[in-house]
Amino acid sequence: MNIEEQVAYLMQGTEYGDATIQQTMTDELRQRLIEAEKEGRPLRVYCGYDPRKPDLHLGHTVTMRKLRQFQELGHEVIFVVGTYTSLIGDPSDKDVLRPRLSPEEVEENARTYAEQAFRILDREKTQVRYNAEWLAGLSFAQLIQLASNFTVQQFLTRENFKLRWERAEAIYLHELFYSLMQGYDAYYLNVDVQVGGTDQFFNIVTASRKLMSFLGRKPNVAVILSILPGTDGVVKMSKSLGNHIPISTDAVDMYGKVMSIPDMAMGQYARLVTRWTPDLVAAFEAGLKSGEMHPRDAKMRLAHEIVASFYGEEDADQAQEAFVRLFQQRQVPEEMPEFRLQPGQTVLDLLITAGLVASKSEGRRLIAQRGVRLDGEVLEDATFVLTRGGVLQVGKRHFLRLVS
RNA sequence: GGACGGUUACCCAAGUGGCCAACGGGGACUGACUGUAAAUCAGUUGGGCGACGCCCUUCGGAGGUUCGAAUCCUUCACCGUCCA
Repeated sequence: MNIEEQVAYLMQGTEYGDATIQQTMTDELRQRLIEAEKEGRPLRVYCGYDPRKPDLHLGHTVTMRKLRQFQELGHEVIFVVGTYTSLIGDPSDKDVLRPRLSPEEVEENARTYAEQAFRILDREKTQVRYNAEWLAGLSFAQLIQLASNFTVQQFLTRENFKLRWERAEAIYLHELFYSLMQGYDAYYLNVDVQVGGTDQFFNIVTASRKLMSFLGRKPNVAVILSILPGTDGVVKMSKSLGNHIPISTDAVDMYGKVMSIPDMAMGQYARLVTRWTPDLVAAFEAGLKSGEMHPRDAKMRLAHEIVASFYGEEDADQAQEAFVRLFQQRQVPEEMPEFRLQPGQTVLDLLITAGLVASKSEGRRLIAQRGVRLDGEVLEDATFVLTRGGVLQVGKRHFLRLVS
């Protein structure tokens, strides 16, 4: 790729909410790439992660995908685990009282976190650093010095603080320091580029850049990525909202979950969680817009690509076949878990013991809603005692092969 | 230290003595339809049952008032705003 193509590739999926900043950052990135090439050195790129949440979903991988792109272009990636910040506590989770993590727990979480991240990142080309390494040693005097670069007004004009201020909601003092710490990370690591989601806009664009300039460094280029919507297509993907696609699931499930996003969200997914280059993404979106490509086929391509990026081509092919078989041809899947029938067991008991429902009430509801079938036949009676084997279907996508 | 306000089901959020297992929205689930687990429409969303009705447990914790409380009182915990 030439420089221009690289710039387009690396800026893909970014969102600054302001055309001027977008332009500035694009220009700065181009400038850096040119410099780096001249000096024959790679760019230093970093993104920080909070090691609290142990299982990742697609939304978490957006920044990792971006880091991966930098790696592909030969740049140096630093994966920073926020060990220090997590010891202090995450201010955004203030409604939930979380136990403080011990250093051992943090280290354990950090390890599993990084392990999952390597499903996207190139292990060989990734430096993992823990920010306690440099933040723990800062003195109070240094902190005051850093803080003296900022005014309260700067923080209060930041949108989320502003909103909270107007609503008379709490704004904690230490939340303000969060930005400073992050800025110090960037300074200490001497990075050229910092990657983050739009929620990190202030931390990266305002705080880090200002702090770096103050400390005599060239401010880092901010690569700010859009937030990935969840399977509902609107709200950001999050486990607690139940609209997430975990990366620890299997290929078939991941494929299906991607297929369940609304058509509207396809563009975002294409830009944020695929390995596609800008021209591929552009072609994809153009095809959709013109109606040349069937939305269903487009989504299938998308799902295939996303699954392939985690599980490889072969598994993606299989997941796709399973999907077509089940939803387009309305046939039962080839593979399904087996379950041995117990004598005298009713459908309801079966659902419970097989773990398909959490309670009997839930099972009854499902049956009343005509959501349980045996060999294609709707079971209407919860107390029906099963005597023969067959294929039990629960809802649209849960199957069980019953053997007696 | 003081004054005032808050704590409701997965999330947000109503409800200020009975009609509340608790409005509404989001999410999730089921069905119909389809172009896919899209869109749209309809239904479900504490648990239990010999079940279109009944029982049990829920509205921060613990007590209390009352025939009866998520709703009133006391107290504890946590959170917030303001004044010192």
